[in-house]
Amino acid sequence: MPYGDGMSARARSEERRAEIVRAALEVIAERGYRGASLAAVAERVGLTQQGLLHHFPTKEALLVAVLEERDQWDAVPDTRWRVDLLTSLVEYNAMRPAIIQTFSALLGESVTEGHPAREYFTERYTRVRESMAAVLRTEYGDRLPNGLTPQRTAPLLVAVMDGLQYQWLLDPESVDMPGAFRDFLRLLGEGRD
Amino acid sequence: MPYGDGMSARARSEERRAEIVRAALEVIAERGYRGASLAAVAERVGLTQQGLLHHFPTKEALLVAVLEERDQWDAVPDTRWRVDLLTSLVEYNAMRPAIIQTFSALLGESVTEGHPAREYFTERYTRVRESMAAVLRTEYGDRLPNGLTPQRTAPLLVAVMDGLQYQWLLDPESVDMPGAFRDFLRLLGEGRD
DNA sequence: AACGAAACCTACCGATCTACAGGTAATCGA
DNA sequence: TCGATTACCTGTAGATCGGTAGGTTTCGTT
Repeated sequence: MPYGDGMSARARSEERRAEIVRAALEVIAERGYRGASLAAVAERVGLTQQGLLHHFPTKEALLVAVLEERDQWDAVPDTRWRVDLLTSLVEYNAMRPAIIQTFSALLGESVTEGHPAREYFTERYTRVRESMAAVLRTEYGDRLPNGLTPQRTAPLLVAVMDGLQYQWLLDPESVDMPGAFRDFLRLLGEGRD
Repeated sequence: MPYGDGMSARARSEERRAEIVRAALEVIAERGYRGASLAAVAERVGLTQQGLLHHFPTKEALLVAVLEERDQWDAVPDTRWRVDLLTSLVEYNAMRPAIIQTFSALLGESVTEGHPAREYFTERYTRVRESMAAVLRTEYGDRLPNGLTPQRTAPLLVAVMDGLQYQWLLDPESVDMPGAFRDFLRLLGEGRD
């Protein structure tokens, strides 16, 4: 029998990598990417820093795995999304501050020169804006207030989601993130039939 | 005659400090606060790292000076602001990517644990939200679309400004920051008389 | 002209960081 | 059962970091 459990070697290895990625998410939330040391991540899964490097050859490789995890995470339906599902997403996010903090910290860092997540976020935003435009079109057609088009509204929708996250992370008591987001959506729904 | 110029010792010292703060703004924009080394800032003003520490005893003291500079910067009128002045501000910002990048990077880092700018941003947002609520009330009274109050709209306004900055910094070609901001304001102006 | 302070500098310390090299024990496939 | 692979470990290199100690030059003041 392999090890004490019923896992194959390959499955165990992937399990280990997933553990490490989870730990990395936590540490990045706490200290950012630049502030996250491999040693801190390793310690959290009971490894030495060099042991961790066996699974991810460089720090950047670990970051890539973290970003891929996120891609997989919100690669949900896409166009099939509805606006009320966005509300649910924001409500769900409000219950998971650690994840939000990780990617808010990464987004902030990513605008600096040569940051390894910069390209990721740039492309992600392009994708998300298109996706949101599709959602808006599905929900409201082209009848948005003030002659706004879904194309032009999408950046606003994304900006509201991100911007609210920072305010909420810094002061959750003072900012009702889901409530504010619903307010914004109601603003869009005004000119509807 | 003191030195080659007509400055007093005190004025020269303040001039030097201002130089250093300017350099720090640049370096933080490029590498974030954690990634900004004192040596890099010092080099930019022709000092050694230890020479810089003569003017600012610790790295954190330098950061405080950077944040104070910003406070002074946007401690403009306040309630006297009008919505169209906000548009001008966004247009002005669109011409100064370095400054925006500095504070977007700092904001991102500030959500991490124990970051020296965390308290600053938390308090700043409280202040700015109140300020924006006052502006909205002055401009639109309480007649905002969908029964929204200025109090509840202010976080959205701030979120839009911040969120657009990230999208714009990452991909200025694809995001018309001032245009999008005007779109948002038009959304608010809809239910007006 | 003498004194004191400001504005630097060189030298250095201890900590921390990513990464490489190489060893070892456990495990798996043939 | 044996050879290879996996999953670690210790040791260490090489760089960089913020900060301290202490000297020296430059300058304003008296």
